[in-house]
Amino acid sequence: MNERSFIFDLIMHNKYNLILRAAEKIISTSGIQGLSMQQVASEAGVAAGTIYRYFKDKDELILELRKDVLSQVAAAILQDHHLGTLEERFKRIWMKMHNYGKQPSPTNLSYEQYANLPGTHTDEIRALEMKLFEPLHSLFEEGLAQGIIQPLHPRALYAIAMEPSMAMARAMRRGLIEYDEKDITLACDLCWRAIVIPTTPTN
Amino acid sequence: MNERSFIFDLIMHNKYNLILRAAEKIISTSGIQGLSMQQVASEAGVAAGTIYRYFKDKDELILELRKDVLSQVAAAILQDHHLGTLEERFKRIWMKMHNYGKQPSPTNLSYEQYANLPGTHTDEIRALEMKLFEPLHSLFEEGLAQGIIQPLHPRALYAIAMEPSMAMARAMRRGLIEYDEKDITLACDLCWRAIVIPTTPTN
Amino acid sequence: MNERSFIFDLIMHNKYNLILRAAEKIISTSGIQGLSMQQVASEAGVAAGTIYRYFKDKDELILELRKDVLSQVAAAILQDHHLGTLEERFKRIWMKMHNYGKQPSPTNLSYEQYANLPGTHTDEIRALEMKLFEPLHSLFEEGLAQGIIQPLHPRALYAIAMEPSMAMARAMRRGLIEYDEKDITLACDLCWRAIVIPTTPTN
Amino acid sequence: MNERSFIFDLIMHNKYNLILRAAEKIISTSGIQGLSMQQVASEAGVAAGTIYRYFKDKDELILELRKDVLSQVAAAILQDHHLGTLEERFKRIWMKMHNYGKQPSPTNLSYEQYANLPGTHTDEIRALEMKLFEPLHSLFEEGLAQGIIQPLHPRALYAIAMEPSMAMARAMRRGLIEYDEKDITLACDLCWRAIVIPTTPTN
DNA sequence: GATGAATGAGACTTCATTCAT
DNA sequence: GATGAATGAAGTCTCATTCAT
Repeated sequence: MNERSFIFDLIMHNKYNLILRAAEKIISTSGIQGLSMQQVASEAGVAAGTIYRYFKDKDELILELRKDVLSQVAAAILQDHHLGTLEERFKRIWMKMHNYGKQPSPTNLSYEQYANLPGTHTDEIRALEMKLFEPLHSLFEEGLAQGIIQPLHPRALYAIAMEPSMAMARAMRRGLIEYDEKDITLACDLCWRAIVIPTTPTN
Repeated sequence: MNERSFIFDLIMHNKYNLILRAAEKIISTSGIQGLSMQQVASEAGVAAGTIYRYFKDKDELILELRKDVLSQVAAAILQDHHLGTLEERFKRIWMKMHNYGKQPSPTNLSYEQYANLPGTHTDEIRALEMKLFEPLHSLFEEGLAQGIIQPLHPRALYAIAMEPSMAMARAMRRGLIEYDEKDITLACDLCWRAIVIPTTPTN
Repeated sequence: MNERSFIFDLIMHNKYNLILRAAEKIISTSGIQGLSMQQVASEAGVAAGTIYRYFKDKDELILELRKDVLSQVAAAILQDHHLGTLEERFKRIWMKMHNYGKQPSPTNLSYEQYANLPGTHTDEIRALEMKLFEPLHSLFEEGLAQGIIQPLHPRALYAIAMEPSMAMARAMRRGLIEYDEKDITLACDLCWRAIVIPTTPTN
Repeated sequence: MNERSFIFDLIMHNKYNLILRAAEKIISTSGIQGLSMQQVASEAGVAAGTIYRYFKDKDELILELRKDVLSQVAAAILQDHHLGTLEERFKRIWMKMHNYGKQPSPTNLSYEQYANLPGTHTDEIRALEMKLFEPLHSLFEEGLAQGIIQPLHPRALYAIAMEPSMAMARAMRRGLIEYDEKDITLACDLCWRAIVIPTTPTN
């Protein structure tokens, strides 16, 4: 943190982030369709032309926001991901993902906008996703190596054990249902048990 | 009702459907943002003004398409939903959902566009969803009544046991992964066991 | 009135008039800008295409309506115009014009729409106006011939003595003011005296 | 405030006015129905989108133009309205109104378009009208207070004594008639005498 | 004659982007 | 670097008119 990077941060990066946060807020409110550059400008408190100093065009702004949001989500979910046993690590991530997904924060709301947009699953995004969620991937790999996890590709394991966390969070956020603490704990546990190879003979 | 009026009827009804199918195709290709009325018109082979004979405005077109697509998906997934034991019924739906979700058909691709759009979860859509997927709801309710399913709200059971089916299908469709028959069967079985109360005491 | 003209009237002319009355009503409500052919059709209870059997195009419909309305207004105002002395005749027309102009009837309201439209003061309209309001013209001519009316062109006399009648009616209709019987009578009398040459020497 | 910023200001303000003048010109030529935003833009020498920087939409443009035109007309008519006796003041206004109304200027021609449009007599316009033409109102009020004007509401006095001025101007402008100086002077005098209470007993 | 579905030109308006200041 | 006025292409929607039935 020398003086140059401090000023750089303050002046240059500040404006860059101001714009990103403004875009995020608008997307979370009006959806990606409702994002206009003038709106972003006024929300960010800069002139419309200024945006083009930091982003080539609207597509780039959206792409950069997407990467930014992805990083935030990953950081929030994977915080302390390495502490404890495999089960503890899994459940911590599951719960953090759930708690994060419940919030109607701009970041979270804008995150979901990208999910099913066509033509947005570029290699760049995929590579970033891969990198950011590597700890989750490792978690499954470790379990597989230890022979305690069902023999499936990590992506399948993710689908089976993690998607429910987000799906339930979404339903709560949208007011479709109210879960209490106990329900969530049970759901989390069921998800874990779903991918774990039973130690005692069952069925 | 002579044959002529029958054909007329078909053509008539076709125009409404022609427009719906054209919109569906465009959405599946360029996304909802990329949907312009001119495009729909030319894809459907009608004049722009003609669309407005069948739909009040763009919003109504999208709403009607959404309802139409939802109905198609429900019909495809819930076909023969009532045959067999609870487990057979569950697994049939799971597999149909998976197989449907894998296809890059316009209907399926446009279906996913709606999921996370803000301001589109109207009461009307929710009511229709409720009605269309009632068999799935019943399935869980029956299981709960028989005491063989984990004591959770059907929506949570859906999240835990069904969302993985779609998530895996999505990943395959997007070329992120290739599952073989065996993987899918295992995943399906794990999902079923995840929500079933084990009969013999385990861990 | 033979049977042919009766049927002709009933079938052919009825539809013609139906359309005219529908257009009149719409114009009186939404103004000339708000007149669409589909609206006229549905108000008249005929198909859009039918209008084109009776009128070449929209312009002709408006022109014919204008002529029709002009005739109605003239007929209403000039009823019994020939009875009584010059003063009685003048005052009767003045009062009828005033009373007619006060009404918010479709005919009256649509009449006023035409007044200041550019490009609508064609020779045809002028000739019709001339013909319809000829009795009013004659009234002034007679007065001039008798030497009891100020030596001005009838059109000037009309402007001075008759326009106030319409202007006051308009103001009442628009709710700008409420006149009582006495005010109107006085105004009518002042208008008459304005164009009459005083018999006794005044200032 | 150097000269440069002064010129800038002029140009700036000019753009708003440029658009207003362009709209005025088109309305005077093709009528309010013939007013398209594209036309206004090209007449004003700006891009279509530019209009929307100055006016929210077409309605606002028309409303602002209307207010602008009303102000111009009032200013032209009421210039020096306070000089001289009551009669001189009245006759000056009458003549100015007449002379103004005769001109086929864009302002004057567009002014008349508004008169009988439905739904355009909003409170805002009425209040402005009231304010702008207050001197005329005062003129009548003074006459009434002095007991030399017929006991009628100022609006009625306006209708009787002023409308003829405009009506005659309109007829001249439209080429319906040619008045000479003498006719106009007589008409003006007759209008004045029409609302004045005769000092010597007549008929 | 009558219908009304279909057409497509053209209206209004938005908005990504540029550029002179 | 920053501004924001200006641009103009492109979008949504209306409506006069036609024509097969």
